[in-house]
Amino acid sequence: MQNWFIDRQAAALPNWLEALPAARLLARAQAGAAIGPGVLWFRQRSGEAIATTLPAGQPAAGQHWVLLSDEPDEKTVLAALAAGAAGCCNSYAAPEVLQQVALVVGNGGLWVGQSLLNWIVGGSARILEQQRQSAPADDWSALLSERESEVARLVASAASNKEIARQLDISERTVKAHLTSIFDKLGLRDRLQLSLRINGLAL
Amino acid sequence: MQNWFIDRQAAALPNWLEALPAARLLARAQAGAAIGPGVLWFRQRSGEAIATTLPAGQPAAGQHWVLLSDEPDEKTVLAALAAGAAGCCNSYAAPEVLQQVALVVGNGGLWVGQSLLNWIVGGSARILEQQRQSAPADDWSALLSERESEVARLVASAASNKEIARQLDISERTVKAHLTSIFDKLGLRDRLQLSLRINGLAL
DNA sequence: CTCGCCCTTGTACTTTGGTGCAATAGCCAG
DNA sequence: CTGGCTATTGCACCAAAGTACAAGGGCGAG
Repeated sequence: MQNWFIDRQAAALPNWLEALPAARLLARAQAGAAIGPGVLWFRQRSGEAIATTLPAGQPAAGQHWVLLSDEPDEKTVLAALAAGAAGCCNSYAAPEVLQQVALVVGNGGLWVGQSLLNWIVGGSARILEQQRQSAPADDWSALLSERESEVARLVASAASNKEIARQLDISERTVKAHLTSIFDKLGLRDRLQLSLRINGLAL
Repeated sequence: MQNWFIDRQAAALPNWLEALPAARLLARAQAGAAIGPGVLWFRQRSGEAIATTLPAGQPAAGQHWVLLSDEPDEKTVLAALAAGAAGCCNSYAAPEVLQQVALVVGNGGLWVGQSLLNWIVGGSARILEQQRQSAPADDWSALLSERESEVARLVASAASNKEIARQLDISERTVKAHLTSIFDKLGLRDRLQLSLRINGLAL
């Protein structure tokens, strides 16, 4: 598996060469045509944008991209993945780490730091949770009558009793009656708690 | 790198043995004590939950978990990652694929399908977008003073004036003063609108 | 038919929310 | 130092929210 380091100025760090002595070094300008299959390591110096570091498009068949970032963080890694990279690690990582990354990525795997993994999984889990929560958001509507649900939805969007009354063409007193019933059924204190409940935000 | 297949009934599929002839096979009941470092492949049969397939907790040091799912989908893979697995692939994957997965995971990489990668990256991009959108949720905090922001946050979580006063150790009148100022600065009518604004729900 | 639930409304009352006016005090910049 | 912003509070007042008690009519299950 051939490795290619691609840097703005075709400069290699010592740990790179120690890890992968057979790798070739290219300046960003020369990259493009001459590169065959293998792992392409792109160095992102401080302050450089992903867009200038990584080529446009996606890796060619047989190619795998890795971002070598001087200052990696979650957003950088995600952007790199989105841009087609199969991983991201610190430019100054130990040679052993680089060798492992080369092995993993070269075989089609992903390499991301543990913290990012947690972040992704946590974030995705959060998305799933939100989806799960908005499903039993029918929780409340199941407990309420048709009319009560209408009132509840209006309250949740910050309508006043007067406005609700006008909109449903009933008296303000009736709106209050519905609300009292709603609070009772859902165990809530006031319209603000109701709003949070309806909008899927735990109390 | 030792490989272990762990199935409910200690049954192996032919492609597993072809890919990793040196692997050992265990029934789920026997798993636990006898397993050393290496890659642990857990087979998830149709209808089985992740929780029953994968052990509780996280992998021991030197161990890497892979979920072999009969019917993998995005949610399954995410759940597996959240449960400590380093990857997930189809139970019936070709032997070459399994070998690659073993290599990647055994070296600390992640193995997820391309579709899931897109999903994660897309989802995370969505998260970032949400954060960016709620960054102009700094919109409100930028306009408010420190104290006002505290009050706003408390209101947004459905606290009453009395509760806020107690919590911030100021008089209820002061809370009201802050609120009036907040409404004025943000162009809002009442605490319910404030709550929606703070919680990132458009009016 | 009776019981329970829903929808409706009225009067009256308490509580909470929100504003106006005013005052004291600290901090910081011009 | 003076003006502006922030934080604090009091008193008074009005408006909105919420509750208690009561009562009418409709509708479906037993």
